Amino acid sequence: MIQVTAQTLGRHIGQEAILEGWVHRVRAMGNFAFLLVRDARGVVQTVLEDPRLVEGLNLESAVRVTGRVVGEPRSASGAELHVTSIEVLSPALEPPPFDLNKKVLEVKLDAILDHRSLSLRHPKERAVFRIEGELVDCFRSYLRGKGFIEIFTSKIVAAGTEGGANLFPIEYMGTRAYLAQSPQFYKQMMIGVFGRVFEVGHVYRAEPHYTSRHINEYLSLDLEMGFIDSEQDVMRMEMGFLATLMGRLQETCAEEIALLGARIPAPQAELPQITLAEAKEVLRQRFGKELSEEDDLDPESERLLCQHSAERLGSEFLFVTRYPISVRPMYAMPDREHPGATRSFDLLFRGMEVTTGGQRIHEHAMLVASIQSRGLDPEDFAFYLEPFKHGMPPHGGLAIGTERLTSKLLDLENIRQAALFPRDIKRLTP
RNA sequence: GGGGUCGUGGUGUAGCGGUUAACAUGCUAGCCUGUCACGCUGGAGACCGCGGGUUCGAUUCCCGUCGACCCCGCCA
Repeated sequence: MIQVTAQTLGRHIGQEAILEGWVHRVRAMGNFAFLLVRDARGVVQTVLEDPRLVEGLNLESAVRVTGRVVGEPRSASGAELHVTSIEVLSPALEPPPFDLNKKVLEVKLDAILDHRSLSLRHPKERAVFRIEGELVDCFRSYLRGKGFIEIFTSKIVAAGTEGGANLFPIEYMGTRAYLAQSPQFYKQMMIGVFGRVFEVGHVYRAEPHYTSRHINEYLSLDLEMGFIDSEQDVMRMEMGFLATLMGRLQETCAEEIALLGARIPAPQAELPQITLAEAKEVLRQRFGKELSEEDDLDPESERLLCQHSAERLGSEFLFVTRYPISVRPMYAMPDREHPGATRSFDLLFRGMEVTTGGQRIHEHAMLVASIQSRGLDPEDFAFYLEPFKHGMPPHGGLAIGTERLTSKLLDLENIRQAALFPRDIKRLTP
């Protein structure tokens, strides 16, 4: 007796098989019945000659079904399981709060999130996370292939990386600590050890956002690389990753992509880039939108620039570079050739900022001066500054917002749909 | 933090100053031998978010409150 899944069923025609999963739907036809069993990745149609086998069988019960795999042209998948016995491993005690076996889960986001463990059973809901998992796995494998070491830094920290009040304070052994808003300092410090590092981990922002693109805990894909010539090296690394990712998703997640109707961009070796000043010129000339010199891009501008990029520059991605010192954190490397600017960039995708990165300051004296220029005390950053006195190479890095990238890739309306159990201003459970 | 829209059976919606509060789906009883959004005939299920006000009468109008979603500020 072999074990089959929705994926492997068609390869076992003529064999006796076991199928395990959940009761997705029952269609009783009179003298026989169809039982649709959903497993980890698909739905299998099984046929029961004796409809009494499904009596008392509730939707979502966990079952083990035994039978013979039969090639069947009348079945949409070409193969089905002719059942001889059904074992209920764990019965559903009550109906699910919404219809999990409809093509689309027509439920408000709030109810979807309130019953997250059940809404995720819907094929379209869970497809998001298979793709997101693949995305993260690709990030890891791509960077390992480029000589990066995966690190795991503490999420309990003594102070923030960028000052500010957007930190979650926590009680720590009688003193005050915070949840990390970024692994920034640690990944930079590890440049002096490994040269190239990356981290996949949650970060925490205590900002009281109330938008469709912010959550207070998100998965940050961070990388930091040493011995670079400029921020362009970091951008090239991201381009390489994204090109690899797009190709790989098409290979490994074709079913999920089709199910969601997602448009995955074609892999591109090179992505367009414009400076912030050029971006503002585009907004002015093409869209009649005026932004002052010190303004950062607002959400509408990000959408317009992405429209511009898709229509005129041949990509749904767009790097925006050369942000002014005033809007970047103290560790951002000033651009000597363009006074007042930093060697930094954002990556926009389908109207949203999905990455921030840049070259960092690696000279101790410059870093101390930068800290002081922000009214901060270098003494408070002693642990961070130490390696900078001991041969810190030129380096840079970036951070990708996983849920943002996923939600844009899949055209999700709200970032929460790309978070398994999202944490926002109001939601702490489930 | 500011602005907007919205709270009606489990879910998703309709509706109206006086209704047996409607429809779909789900649940349930029964019928049906190839469905794949199966179909058909019945049944149960809603004090219309909560509090107050206007009114002979409020689910409907007004105020407050709580909650949700969207936009903005800021960010990934």
